[in-house]
Formats: sequence, structure tokens, C-alpha cells
Amino acid sequence: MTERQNGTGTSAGRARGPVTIYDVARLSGVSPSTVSRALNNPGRLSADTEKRIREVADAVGYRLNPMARALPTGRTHTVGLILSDITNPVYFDLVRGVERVAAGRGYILILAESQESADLENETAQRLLASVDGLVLVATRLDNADIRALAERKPLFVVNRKVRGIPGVVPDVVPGIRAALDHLAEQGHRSIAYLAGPSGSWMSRLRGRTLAAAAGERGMTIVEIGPGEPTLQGGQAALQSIRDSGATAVLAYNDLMATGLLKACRDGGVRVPEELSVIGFDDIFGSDFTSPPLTTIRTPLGLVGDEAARRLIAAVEKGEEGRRTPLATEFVLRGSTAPPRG
Amino acid sequence: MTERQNGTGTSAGRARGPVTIYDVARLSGVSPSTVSRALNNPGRLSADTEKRIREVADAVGYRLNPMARALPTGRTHTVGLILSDITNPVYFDLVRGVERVAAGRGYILILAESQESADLENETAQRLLASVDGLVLVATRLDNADIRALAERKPLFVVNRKVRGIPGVVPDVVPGIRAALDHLAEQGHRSIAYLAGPSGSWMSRLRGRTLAAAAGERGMTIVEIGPGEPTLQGGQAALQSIRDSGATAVLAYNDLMATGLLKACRDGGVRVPEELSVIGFDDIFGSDFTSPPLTTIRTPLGLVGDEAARRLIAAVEKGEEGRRTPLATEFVLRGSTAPPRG
DNA sequence: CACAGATTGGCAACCGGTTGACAGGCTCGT
DNA sequence: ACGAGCCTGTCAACCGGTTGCCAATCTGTG
Repeated sequence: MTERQNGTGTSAGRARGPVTIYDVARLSGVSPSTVSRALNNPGRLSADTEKRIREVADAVGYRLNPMARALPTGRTHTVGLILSDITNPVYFDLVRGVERVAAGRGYILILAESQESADLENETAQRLLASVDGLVLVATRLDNADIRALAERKPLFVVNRKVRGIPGVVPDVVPGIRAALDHLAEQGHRSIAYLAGPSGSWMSRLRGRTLAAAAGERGMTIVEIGPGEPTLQGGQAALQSIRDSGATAVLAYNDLMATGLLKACRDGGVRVPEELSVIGFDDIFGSDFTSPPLTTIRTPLGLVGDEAARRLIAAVEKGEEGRRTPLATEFVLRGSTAPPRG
Repeated sequence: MTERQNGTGTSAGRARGPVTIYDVARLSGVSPSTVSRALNNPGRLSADTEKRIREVADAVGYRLNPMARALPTGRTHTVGLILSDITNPVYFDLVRGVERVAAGRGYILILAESQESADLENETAQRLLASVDGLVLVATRLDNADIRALAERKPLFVVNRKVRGIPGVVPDVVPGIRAALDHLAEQGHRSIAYLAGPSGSWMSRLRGRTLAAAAGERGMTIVEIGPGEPTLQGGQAALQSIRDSGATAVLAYNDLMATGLLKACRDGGVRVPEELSVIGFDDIFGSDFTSPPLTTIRTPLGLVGDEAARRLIAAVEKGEEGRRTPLATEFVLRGSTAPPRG
């Protein structure tokens, strides 16, 4: 009779802590291991016993302790999501996508921020490693070696970055960029500025490269401005360089920068789109109510989050990454572009 | 010599799993309990031993397993944050505040969404209870009884809702609302509409009540429109009722609704602010680049997140809630208000 | 009716830490 | 020289589950 701490003797008393399988076992007259089997090994026990135990567990409101299960099994039923900047609106839908899928499959979401620092990101990932079944890295600042090292410990999924041998997703930027350039060409623009994001950003380089290639095909010239912070401030700060470049249209690394640029234009008396056409990237919350409404290249961020969670969990549970869904960007025409003057 | 699984015999071999205190113990020739004490009971061991163990732990890259520690201690070093809607921009800064404070104090953040459903919220809270040291509930849809029941199991902190006996924070809405009404009165508005949020929202009722009281003091009349969804759509849908009410100015439950209303006005040919003055609430991301820029009542959401995390962790660690910081709203004058016509 | 094989449930070890109790060795005072 | 008391490190139990292995019981068959 090893009476564990919870037994309060004869009187029911108020239970000290949460109900455990030991309580359920005692109340249904079986051993703890039997309770464990009844609950997560259906069919292993006789139908009678299983049903009885389930009823008792239900009646007393038993809930398993995820940590206690994690210890022997190594499975935490938790996914970690590391972002460089939680308040960047570009991530909201992505976070929701991950959370919904995770919750729907019985997983918990751990959220962490790396504050745009590679060191902090690595430290954070290490810190989380033991607590999660897998990690989603979004727009990571880590180098390939660090990423591979992490992937050796736990399943990893990388969003907006391609790393050989590591599962991940990068929405195809080509269709959006082509459509945007077609639109600008049609309006008569020949010289386009690319307002680059952070120098360490793989995605900013990809967008820049793709843009340069697509511009070449259309006989347009690209001048790269930046790098700059991927924020409103970063966009605001770039106005002067853009004007100096002589470009008649700008494609910004993301909507935040584009919006900052819009603001700088208003403040500086540059009329958009008459004097300068501006195109953003991602279609974040708010870009349809800037003034003028921002023309942009939409990234399906909710779907990206879905995909990340789905495939990460598939890797965790079945050891294989699930089916890949093709994800593409799309040009969204609003009010911030027009033919150049003259 | 109970050689636990990790021992790979003579050759170093590649370690199976993560490094444990058992590994550190073996390598430094002490017992596991000594390692544990060296690491988190400074002074309990001789300086020599402690230093030696620390060095070994460092050298082999030991990291404690938070779950393994949580089991005997009951302390997970994790805080849970439950939001009704992750993509609502009102929460971004709040989430960041919580995450920063938590991370700074060595805590992990678990994020969950209740999708505006009380049942789902309760279920989520129950599910998370064993995994966290405490829970932050934001704009909860739970009733007081449920909240108290949760608070009996783990420390709880409630944001934007007052529940007797439960620690929480509600930024003072009075100064912001008074200033807003003073401004409207000055411009000559007499009849104001309040565009209410969800019927279950405590905060919406508080804002409505406070507004009614402040209006009374100024001899203005308030007509309440709604309830409505706290979203862009909710705001858009309300335009007709507002026009019908004859009010010359609207104060919306939040910026999302105010922004939706702005859009409906543009679509419906109602000029803002000439024909209708619109004031939002919270000053979320984006409300300074609507057209016209939204006049609003700012809530210091980052500080609210800070406060929540700080005081929750104080409650967890010291059993007492920490010092309260007074948090107040503030009127932010931008471009969506003007004197009424006529 | 005996016995093989399948069912059913329990024992005990294990996951990786923490911590109360305790033993051996030291230091120190007298 | 001897005992009190301190310092240091170990032992073992525990947190709440999971799971390999085994024993007892039940079933069916010849």
C-alpha cells in the first residue's frame, strides 16, 4: 500500500493537486499501468475494464500531465515557433495558422522572439529544444551550419529560407514579381528601384535576385537601395536615396517598408502614385487602408503557417514530411502605382 | 554501477540523446544529486567541487530538461497566454511585452487562441494548466466562476477585465474618454454614437458605461449601436445604424471597428470627418495610416503585457503580486474628427 | 479432460531531475 | 586527546506517467 501523497485518508477532503492516474487506478480498483493502457492503448484491455476506467477518469476529471508523459516518451506534444519580431504584422496570420493546426492536432504552441539577432535565436532554439517535438524557424538569421545542427536534434521546419536537406517552405515569389513588373512595364516604367531589407535576410536577397532577373527579361533596369531595416522607419529613411536614383517606381522588400516610404513621401511632398509608384510585398494587415491603398505582392501567410505546422507534425509523428502544398505569391493591384510623369 | 542508457562504453561514440546530469556526474566523478546541487544551490557544495562540476557541465554543453525539473517541483517556468483572436493587431504589442518579460526571467511563453468562444477558452485553459506556472487571460469570455475556479489551481492574471480577488490590470479608460469628449464638445458635437463590441465583452461594457457617464457630465447624449463583432467587418456593418441614429460623431469600441467604419464611409460616400467624426480605441498598428488618419484613444498595450507578465511571475515566485503600475489611456488627435456640419 | 494459445492485468524499471536525511571527515575548543 | 558541531557529498524516494515482460486466467480444441 504505497499510498501516494494524494490519499487524504477516509474523508474525501479536497484533493491536494490534480487528479493522477494513481487516483483513477485506486478508484477503479486497477493498477496505474492499466489506467495508462485504458486511456491510450485502446483494445489492449477488455472492453469492460477499459470502459469502466474511462468512466471513472471522466467522472473525476482526470487530465494527463503532458510533462510526465514527455519524460519517458520524449514526446512533448509541443511545437516551438521562433520569430525575429513578434510585432511584425507579417507574422500574425502565420502564427494563427500554426496555432490552429497545432491545437487541432493536440499540440501546444510555444512562441519565442529572436529580436533579429542570430545569437539570441540560436540560444533560444537551444533553450527550447528539450521542450518541443519540433521547431519552426521563420525568416531565420541562423547560418546553414547552425540550422543543420539543430535539425539533428529535433525535426525542424524552415519558413522563407531554403536550406538543402531541411524541410521548409518558401512561397514562390516569381508569379507575383512577374505580374508586378508586367504591370509597371505596361504603365511605361523603365527604371525600378528595389528597396532591400536587412543584409542578412535570405528572403530579401531572393526577392532582389528574382526581381533583377525578371526586369532583365523585360528590358527594365533595377537599382538596389539599401539594405535597410524591414520596418516603417527603414522605409521612411530610404526616400532620399530612391529619389536620387532616378527610378520612377519602387518595389519594397515588404509592406512595412513600403508603408514607411508612403509616409515619407507624404511628409516630403512627393505625390504617390503620380510622382513615384510604390509596390509592397506580403499584403499585411493594414496595407489596404494606407493612403493611397498599397499595391502589393501578396504572400499567403496563413497557408504558410498551416503548411509549416502540418508538415512539421507529420515529420514528428510519422517520421516523414507530409505532402507539400505549392504556395505562390500574387499581385494585388491597388492605388499606389500609376504611369510615370513625362 | 547503474550505468544508465547513455553510457556508450569505452569509445566516446556519439551521445544518444541530450547530455543529462548523469553524464556530468560521471564525467566529474560525483553523484547526480551533487551535480544538481552544484548547478542550482550555489554555496551548498565546496567551492572547488562546484567549480569543477560547472566546468564539466559547460564543456559538454549540459542543458537541464525543464520537464524533468517540473515533475518533482511542480514549477514549469512557463507562462500561458490565452487570446481570443491572435490576428487582432491589438494584441501584438501585448504579446511582445509578455514574451520579453518572460524570456528575460527565464520563462517560456505558451500561446493559445480561444477563437472568441468561452467553451474553447475554458477547455484550452484546462489543457494548459498542467504545463504552466500561471496563465494570462486577455479580454476573457469566461464568467467569474470559471475564472475563480482556474485561479484556485494556478496563479492567474486577467487583462482588460476586473474580477474581485483575482489580480489583473485594466488600463484606466477615463482620461482618454474624457479628453475625447472634451475635444468633440469643443467642436460642437452634441449627439455621439457608441459603436459597441461583442455583447459578452466586459471591456466593451466598461467603455460604454464610462462614455455614457462622461457624456452626461458634458450634457451630451449617447446612443449605443451594436453589439457587433470587434472586427473590420463589424465596423463596416454598422454604418447604416449610425447614420440612422443622427449622431454626428462615433466612438468605436476599438480601432478595428473604427477602421471598418471608415472604409464603409468611403464606399458609401460619407465624408469623414466632414459628415461624420470617427474616434477609435487602442491605437493599434495601422491606425495612423488610415485615410484620414484615425483619431483614437490609445491603450498602452506593450506596458500592459509587461505588467501582466511581471506580476504573474511575481505571484508564481514570491506568492505575492508585484507592485502595480498605473496604466492609463490617452487621447490621440489625428484626422478623423471635425466640427459637425450646419 | 488436458493442454496450447490467447487475453488480461500487474510488476517494476525508466525518463531526468530535486531534496530530505544522513554518514564520514574535518576543524576547533578545552 | 576527545567530543561537538560543521562541512561536504551520497543515498534513496519521489514527481506522473509508459512499457517490456511475465503470470494468471480464460478460451477453444482434440
